[in-house]
Order: sequence, then C-alpha cells, then structure tokens
Amino acid sequence: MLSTGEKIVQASLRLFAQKGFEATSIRDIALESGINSATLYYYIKSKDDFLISIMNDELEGLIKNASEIVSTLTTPEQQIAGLVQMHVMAHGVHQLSMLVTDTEFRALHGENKVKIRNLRKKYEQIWTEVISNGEREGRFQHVEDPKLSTLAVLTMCTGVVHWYSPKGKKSLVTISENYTNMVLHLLGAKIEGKALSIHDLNLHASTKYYSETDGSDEQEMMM
Amino acid sequence: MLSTGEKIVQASLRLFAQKGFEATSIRDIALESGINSATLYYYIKSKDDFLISIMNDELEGLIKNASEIVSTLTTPEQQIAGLVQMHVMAHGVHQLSMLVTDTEFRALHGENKVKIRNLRKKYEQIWTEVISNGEREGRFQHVEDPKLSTLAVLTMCTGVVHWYSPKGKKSLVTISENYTNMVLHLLGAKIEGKALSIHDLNLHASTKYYSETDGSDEQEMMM
DNA sequence: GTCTATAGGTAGATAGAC
DNA sequence: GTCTATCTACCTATAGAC
Repeated sequence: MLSTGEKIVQASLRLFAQKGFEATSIRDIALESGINSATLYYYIKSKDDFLISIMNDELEGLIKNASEIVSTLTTPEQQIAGLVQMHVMAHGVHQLSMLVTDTEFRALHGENKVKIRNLRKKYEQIWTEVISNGEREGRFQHVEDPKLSTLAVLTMCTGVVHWYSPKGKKSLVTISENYTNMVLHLLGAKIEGKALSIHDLNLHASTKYYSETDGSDEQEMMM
Repeated sequence: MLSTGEKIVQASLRLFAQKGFEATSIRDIALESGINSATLYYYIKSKDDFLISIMNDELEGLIKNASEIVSTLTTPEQQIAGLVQMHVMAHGVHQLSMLVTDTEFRALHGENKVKIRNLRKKYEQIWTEVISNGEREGRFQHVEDPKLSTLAVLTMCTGVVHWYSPKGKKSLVTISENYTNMVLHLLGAKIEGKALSIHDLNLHASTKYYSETDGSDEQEMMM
C-alpha cells in the first residue's frame, strides 16, 4: 500500500511524462492521486519546486554514479562503456523521472534553471573528459572533436527513454550492451587494429547502479 | 518588411521553441508579433491547428527529401550519408520549427496525434530500410539490430537542434560531415576492410536540401 | 492530514464595431 | 484587417474548518 506522498510522486511523474509539465494541472495530479488539490500543498511547496526536486535528484544520481565509474575503472574504453551502460540503465529503470528531467528544462526559471543547467554541464563534462583522454591517447581513433562526440553519444543514449518498454522483446541490459557497442564503434575504439566490442572489456555488473526491478511500478509508457 | 502573417509565424516559432507550446499563450504571440490577440484569429484557426501545421510541413519536407535521396543514390553508404547530411542541415537551418516538431508531440491530441505519429514512422522507416539493406548486404558490419541502430542514429542526429548556433565556430556543413562520419563508423561501413568516411564517397551538395542562408532570420537560440 | 470554499489571475476563443 | 470588450473555463495557491 502506497502512502499519500508516494501516490502523489508517482501520479505526477506519470502525468508530467505523458502530458508534459505545463499541460499538467495541480487538479490533474490530485485527481490521479485520489486526493483533493488542496491536500497536495501539505506535501509540496509549489508546482515548480516539485519539478526542480525531481530533476535535481536524478541529475545528482547520474553525477554520483558517473564519478564512481570514472574513478573505479582505468582505461577510457572501460570508462565509456561503464558510463553508457549506467546511463541507459538509468533511462530505462527511472524512465518517467528521467524523461521529465530530459524534456522539461524549458519549464524552469531563474536560479533554478541555472542550478539544473550546471548539473547537466557537470555530468556532460565527465563524459567529455573520458572521450578526450581516449582521443589524446590514440585509443579512440574516430574522434574529430571530443565536444561534438560527447554530444552525439550522450544524446543517442538518452533517446532510449522515449521508446523503451519493460514489456518489449529486448531486456534493458541487452539494449545497454548494444548501445555500448555502438558508442565504442562510433568513437573508434580498437583492439589490435580491429574494432573493439563490449565483450573484449572486462566489465561486470551493468545493473550495479540501477537494477531492473527497482522502479518497476513507476512505469507505463505513452506514444 | 514582414507581413503580419509572417510576423506571427516567426514570433510563434520563437516562443514555442523557447518556452514550449503549452507555456506560450495566445496573448504572448500577439504581443511578440505586435498585434492584438483577437487579430491572431484572422490568421489562425486555433492554437492547436497552428502547431499541427508547423509539424506537418516539416515532416512532409523531411519525407520528401529522404525519398529523393534514397531514389537518387545507389549504395547504402551513400544513402545513409545523404540522409544524415540532409537531416542535420534541416535541424540547423529550420532550427526553431524542427525543435518544435521534435519536442511538442505530447501537445497533440486525437486524430492529429495519429497523423503526425504516422509521418514520423514513415520517415523513420526510410532510414530503417537503408540500414537494413546495408546490413543484409554485409556493408554495415556493426549493425546488431537495424531498428535499434535506426533509433540510435536518428536520435543522435536530431540532437543537433538543441545546441547548434549559426554563430558558433563550426559551420553547419562541417557539423553535418562530422555526424556523417560518426554514423558511418557506428554502423561499421568499410572500404577494403578499413573504416569508411564521407570523403571516400562521391557526394556533392550537402546543402542541396536546406541552404544555410534560407531561414537565417528564423533563428536565435536559448539555453 | 484532509477537506470545502474561494481568491485573484489568466487561459483560448468569439462578437461585433470600425 | 485590426481593434475593444467580453464570455466561460480553468489555473495556482491559500484560508480556515474538522
């Protein structure tokens, strides 16, 4: 049995992801949570504040995990593979909150917008450093511009959030491995002159950061 | 000097792209266009209808150009390179309307949502066929699943719309060529066993479909 | 904690004068 | 073509009873 607070969070994520933040009213959330709209304000400070806390939590989680991956693994190949797997897992397991985080930046204003933008930049920076290192060491042979490669790779991996379904034929782990290979090939990671794939790396636990059962009642997709 | 109709279109695109469709009011558009909000309804049928026409026009343009590319060029390598260049150019030159087209799907309802979804599917299908052909003929050696590769590649190229600036250091043509190379590497296009790049293909006129001066007064970005 | 009632503002859209 | 005025509905948020 869910508490009122949990019901509100889940109803909000469902609605924000489906209709968008601006199109979702306080009354929509209350109706979907089975409470009165006035009761909402016992749990949240304001509609805006609620959105910010969702985005802030997810971005801090990504940054924390990415930092750990980069400090734990040693080669740029392993690091980028770890980042891709973690990122894709996050977007499948926390699908609704990641979708909101990725698509509602425009709904922010003032200092909150600045704060969230800085978190996004910080996360992106971690990826750029890994790609830059790989390029500088000659291990990523197809990188023309680390900044551009970062944007391409990150956007590509984020896209999973728009179509992934836990009911689909492919498991999230399978998808994350496929994406890891695509990224390694895009960057031009090589092993003895030949294209390197995920199974050439000694990686374990792609599910370490986001387990597939973790947020399973958060879900249900649209489109 | 712009006509009232043109002023409305440009003001709307600017606002929809910056604040989002739902957050933009009829009065916002009127103010930005320098007219009264009632006057707007002499030009548009409804706010919803206006959004649909924007999305419809851009998607039909993409489909038309993609079809021409596929029927004009012969190898899967040339075809995918042509598609990537055209797609990236479109997202840079028609930046505001493409951004709206890419991000406001959730604002649609009923039969309009179905219609736009079908156009998106049709466009995606063209890409999938090219990638499937390349995979089947053994020319794209890293494709594990054509559907997944399509989504990855398409999402990646679309992402340019979020950060491209005509004032940036890299020209749109340069960016589109860099993206073309990344896609060729991601898919595993080869020439005599070695990774194939755009300059190995005999392509001309990446600017054929969207010229860089074309929509230059449409622009000015945010974020 | 949860409700009723409502304040105060803005939304999309239309009627009808000029 | 463009305006003023206005309708009806909805918005976020709060006051205050229970």
